[in-house]
Amino acid sequence: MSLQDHLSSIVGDAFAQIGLSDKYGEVVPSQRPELAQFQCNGAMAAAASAERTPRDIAEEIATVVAGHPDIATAEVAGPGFINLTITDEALTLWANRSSSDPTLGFPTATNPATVVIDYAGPNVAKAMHVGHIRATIIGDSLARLFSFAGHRVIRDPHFGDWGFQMGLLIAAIEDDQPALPYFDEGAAEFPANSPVTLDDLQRIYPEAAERARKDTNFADSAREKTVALQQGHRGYRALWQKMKAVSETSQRDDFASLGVNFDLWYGESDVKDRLAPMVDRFRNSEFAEESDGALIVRIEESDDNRELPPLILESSAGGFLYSTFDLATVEMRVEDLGANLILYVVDRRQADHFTQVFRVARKTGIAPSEVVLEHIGFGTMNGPDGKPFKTREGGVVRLSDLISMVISAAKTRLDEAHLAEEYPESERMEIAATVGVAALKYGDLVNNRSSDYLFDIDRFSSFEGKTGPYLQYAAVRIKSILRKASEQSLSAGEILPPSVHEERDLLIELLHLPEIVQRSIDLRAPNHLAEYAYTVAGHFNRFYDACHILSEVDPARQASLLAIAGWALRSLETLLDLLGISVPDRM
RNA sequence: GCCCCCGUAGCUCAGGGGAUAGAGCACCGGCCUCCGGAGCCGGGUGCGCAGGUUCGAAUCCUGCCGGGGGCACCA
Repeated sequence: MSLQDHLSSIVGDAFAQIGLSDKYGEVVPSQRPELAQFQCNGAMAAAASAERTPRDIAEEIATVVAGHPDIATAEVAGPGFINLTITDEALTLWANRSSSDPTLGFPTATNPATVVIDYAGPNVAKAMHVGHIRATIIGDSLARLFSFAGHRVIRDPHFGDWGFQMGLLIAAIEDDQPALPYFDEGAAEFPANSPVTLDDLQRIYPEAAERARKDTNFADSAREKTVALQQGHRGYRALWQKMKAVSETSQRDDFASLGVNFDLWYGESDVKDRLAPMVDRFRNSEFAEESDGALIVRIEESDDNRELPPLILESSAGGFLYSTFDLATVEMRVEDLGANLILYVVDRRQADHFTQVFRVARKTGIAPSEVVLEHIGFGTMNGPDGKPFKTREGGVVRLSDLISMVISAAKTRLDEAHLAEEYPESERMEIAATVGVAALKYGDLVNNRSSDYLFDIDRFSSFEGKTGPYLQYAAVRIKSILRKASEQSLSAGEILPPSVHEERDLLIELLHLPEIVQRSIDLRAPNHLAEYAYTVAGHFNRFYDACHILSEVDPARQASLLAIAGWALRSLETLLDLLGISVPDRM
C-alpha cells in the first residue's frame, strides 16, 4: 500500500462514518503545495446526492480526519477542498518503509498477466530509420513498466518479413541476376554467402516499389513470387533467408546501441505455417466471402459512423497480406504464449488496420473475450520544419546515423564542459554513448506519445534543462556524494523527521512514485514517468543545496541524510531505467 | 466526400472534471571560504472561436475555423 492509498482509506472511513460512500475519500497530491501536502475533493462530488453543501460535508470530514494520529492538519478551503498535512512522524515512518522496499512502495501484481508487447516493427530490406525510433523507445519503456509491475512480459519486434515486399525484391533480383541458382528450379544447393548486402537491398527495394507502380507486369510477377515464396518455393525461400539475415544483423546492432532487447525475435514469417490452415478454416465459414477475387471478412458493425474496409485474408493472387499475418499472430500469441494482453506499439496512422484485425480476431474467436488487444498509437517525429524528420538532402534518416549524431553531440558537450577529461578514452566514449542515447530517449518519451513532436538536434544536444543528461547528471552527483561518504566509512541509517522544508518536500515527492508508475501503466504513457523524474531531480537539487550531507556534524542526522540521498538516487535510477535510460557512475 | 488526431506563453511542450493553467528554452537580475554550477533563487496580460453539460471545463458534448493523418488486395 502506498501512502496515498493509506490516506485515501483514512478519509474514506470518515466519509463512511458520516453515512456517505467511502469512494469520495480519494486523496491526491495537493495542487497548492504552499497550502498542504495532500487534498481530497470528494466533499464537492458528494454534495448533490447527499443534499448538503460541500463545505458542510468537508468541515465534518475534516473534523473526523483531524483526529487520526497520522494527520497533522485537515482544513477546508474554497468551495470544499479538504487540505491535508501529515505528521512528520507518519512521514518518516512511510519514508523508511518505502525507501527500503524493493519496488519503492509500488505494490506489484498479485495476479500477474502475460503481456505481449509488439513494437519496433523493422522490415526486411530496410535499415531502421527515424520512423522506428518512437515505436522502439515507447514499446521498450512500456515493457519495462509492465515488468516492474510484476507482469510476465514478452517482447516481440515482429519483423516485417513475409509480405509483398519480399516478392518485389525477389523479382528485382531475378531481373538483375537471372543466373543465380535461386531461380533455377533444378538447383541442388545454394551458396553460403548472400548475393546482396543490406545497402543493395536498400537501393533495390524503393526502385522495385516504384517500378511496380508503373509496370503492372512487373507488379504481377512480384505478386506471383510472393505467393510462391509463401507456398514454399525452395530457391525463393533460400534467397529470402539471405535477405532476412543481412537485414537482421544491422537491425540487431541498432537495437543494441539503443539498449533495447527482445524476448522473442519473431516476425510475420514465424506464423507462416498457421496462415493457410487459418484461412482455409474461414474460407467456407460464415465470416468470409469472396470479393473481386480476394477472400475478405467484412467488419462493419451496426453502430459504425462510417464505412470501414473489409479485412483481406487472401489476395486475388492467392497470397497472404499483413492483416492475415497479424491475425495468425494473435492466434499464436493466445495459443502458444498464453497472452492476456497484447499491446501493439505502432504508428497511429495504422489505427484502421488494427480495428480490422481486432474485430476479426474477436468475432472469429481467435481472441477470446478475456484477451485484451490494444493499439498503442503514437505521433510522428518531425524535423525543425514541422514535417517528418529528413536529412538535408530530403532522404530518410537512418537510425544508426541518428544515434551517431546524438552521441557525437554528447561528446562535444562533454568536451565543452571539460567533463570526464581525465578519464580513459574508452570510458569517455561509453559515457558519451550513454548520454547521447539518454538525450534521444528522454526527448522522445517526455512528450505525450499520441502527439507529433519536433526533434531538433541543436536543442537536444544543448543538454540543458529538462533533458535526459540533466537527470543523469543529478543522479551522478548523488553517486559522487555516496562514494565519498563510503570512503569516509559513513553509512546510511534510519530516516529521521525532517529539519528543513526542502527535506520534507523531497520525502513527500518521493512517496508519490507508486501513483505515478500506476498512472503510466494505466494510460500506457511513459511521459508521466519522464515528468516525474524531472520533478524528483528538482526537489533533490533543492535538498542538496539546503542540506550539506558530508559536513553534517550530527552522526544520526548525517546517516538520515545519506539514506534520503540513497533513496532519491534509487528512485531516479528506477524511473530512468523504466524509460530505458542508464546512469553512468561518473561523467 | 467520410472518419480520426491535434490547436495551451515568443519557441518547444506538459497538464488525472477541481483552487491562482505549469515546465524547459530564450531574455533580464541574483547565489560559490561547503558534498560535481550540466546547479539553485527571482522575474509571465497564454488554453483557436461560439454554444452546451456540470457546483466546477484546457479537459466532456455540439458546431465552426486552422493544421496533420487515414480511407481493401503495400506494411
